[in-house]
Amino acid sequence: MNIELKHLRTILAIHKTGSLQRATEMLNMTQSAISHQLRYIREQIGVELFVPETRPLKLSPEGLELIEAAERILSEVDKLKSRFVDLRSGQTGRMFIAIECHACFEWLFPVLNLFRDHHSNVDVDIKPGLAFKAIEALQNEEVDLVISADPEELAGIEFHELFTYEPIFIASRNHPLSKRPYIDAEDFADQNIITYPVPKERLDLFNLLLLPAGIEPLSIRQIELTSVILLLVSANKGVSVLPDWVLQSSRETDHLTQKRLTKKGTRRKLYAAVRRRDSEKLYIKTFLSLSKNILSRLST
Amino acid sequence: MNIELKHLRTILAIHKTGSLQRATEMLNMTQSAISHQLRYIREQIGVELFVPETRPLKLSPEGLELIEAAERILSEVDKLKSRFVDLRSGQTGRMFIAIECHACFEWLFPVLNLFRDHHSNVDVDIKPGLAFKAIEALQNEEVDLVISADPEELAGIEFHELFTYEPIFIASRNHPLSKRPYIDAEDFADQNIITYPVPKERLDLFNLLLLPAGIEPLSIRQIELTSVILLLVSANKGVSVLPDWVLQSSRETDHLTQKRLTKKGTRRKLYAAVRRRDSEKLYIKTFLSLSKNILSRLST
DNA sequence: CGTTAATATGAATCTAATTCATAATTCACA
DNA sequence: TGTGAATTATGAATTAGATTCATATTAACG
Repeated sequence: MNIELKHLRTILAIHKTGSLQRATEMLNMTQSAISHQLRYIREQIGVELFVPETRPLKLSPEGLELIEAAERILSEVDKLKSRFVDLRSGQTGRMFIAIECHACFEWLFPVLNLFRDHHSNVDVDIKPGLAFKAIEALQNEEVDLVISADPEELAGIEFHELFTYEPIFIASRNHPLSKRPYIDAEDFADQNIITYPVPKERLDLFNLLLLPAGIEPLSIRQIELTSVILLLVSANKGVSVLPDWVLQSSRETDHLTQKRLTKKGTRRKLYAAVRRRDSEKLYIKTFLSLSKNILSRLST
Repeated sequence: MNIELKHLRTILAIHKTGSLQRATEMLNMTQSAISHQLRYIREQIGVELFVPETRPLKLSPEGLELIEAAERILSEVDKLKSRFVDLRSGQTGRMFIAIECHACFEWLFPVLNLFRDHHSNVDVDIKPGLAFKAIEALQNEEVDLVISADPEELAGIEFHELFTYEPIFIASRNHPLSKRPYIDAEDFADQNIITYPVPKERLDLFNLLLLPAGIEPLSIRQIELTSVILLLVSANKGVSVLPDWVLQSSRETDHLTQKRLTKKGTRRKLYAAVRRRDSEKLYIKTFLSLSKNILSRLST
């Protein structure tokens, strides 16, 4: 027995209009086509659906059952369709985020709070634990957006620039280096450094300064929470380097000095990577635009 | 956007087998056909369903949603199909009964009680109030079975003989006619007759005797319930003619005499009319066979 | 009854699905 | 990182099946 949605629609149209003739308008087919289809359906299900030789057409009890089921099924299918229309247009969808940059939580949460106002029916989540394989996870569709500082050329992946920031050296007010106008790579050789718990290559300080200069600090201590890092630096347990926006938005910077790295200062850019296919989605665009503006919002 | 069940089945097969190649077995199509279909589906819904370039094929989040919906929809369709398989084979269905013969309740209820043991999922009902138009209602499918004593030749309708019965004259023990060996048409000329509330033509007494002989009784009193008729006859308020099975199965016949109509007695047959299309249905056959045997059950 | 409107049917046509043959990819394993 | 095996994609040819056209048949209504 082979039934297709097309057939359910035909039956429904015949029933609603009460005749094959009038059903032609609803279905945009000739009366003949409808008649042929009706015969086919009758053969398939092997049960008379309409009381024969009555006009206007009347449903048999079996036909009535079919209609009821058809309405249920078709409405389910319509729901499915409009769901996909929404998905396609970016009214709704999934936005799982991976962040390679640990400090980014500081601005990401505010962004997501704003985001939720625009797209409450987008399923947002932050996927931790795949910091290194983030871009791979993006290609796999395990994740839909990656915050990264290292854009690559990859098929099907687009990197969108979000904003530029400056990694800033921080130390306690009474730390020896607090007298300097700026900090250079060599200055770290005898320092205890406090950082996020990620590999060196993914820390701005090492990336920009220490690795190129071939300098190893005295020690490295890894701390998860930004506020704890600030606390330890204030207590002179070590020095650190954090993005400027962290320091701007934090209320725990009173006992700290902030210095540039190198005389001219250093710059880095943050990017959001998405699959090219997703980049036209409304909610992705919203996220990008909110992210680009978040720093000005944070500093006020 | 045009989606057919076929497409849902294809997607499901691809997902379940993990590759187009293996889906060929499930769908009995070539890999090429499946590939073409998959492309068509992608075009229709405009959303990537599988993560490209992965093997075994992995669903995208949107694909997962589609699969879930597809499973719901297809299982609904399967339910519908097996429902119709049942309907066709007569495992289930509707049996609305119209009775032209008023006394028939007496044997019909016991039949239906037995019937229910065999076919608990057949929707049984007795439709009153269309006594005269019963056969018409059968053609209209308002009703599925008619109990009738007057078979006709009608397209699409079959009359099945159930049993033969004898209309019997009853009167009070001390009624003058109780001395007679049998009763003739003329005997009714000065009698008060008690009958069911139906037109004369549909009463055995008139049909068989009085109308052919052109005899009018003194009066006719119409009573709904068989037991009330028996009561009134016992109380000598009039005489009546009832089918023999009514008298056999009744416990209220003590004060009555029973006489044949005419010397040789009269005979009538009862029929069950069904639409030819329905006559192969299991539950219809069960009903007919139970009805044919009900009289022997009642008399024991 | 005859007239009108609706449905059914058969053959012709046209559309779209499937297959065939083959190219392009991807995978696994050396 | 090639290389062969397996898988998927693609284009053209074929086939199946759906739709139309023309017309016969059947009901509906005065």
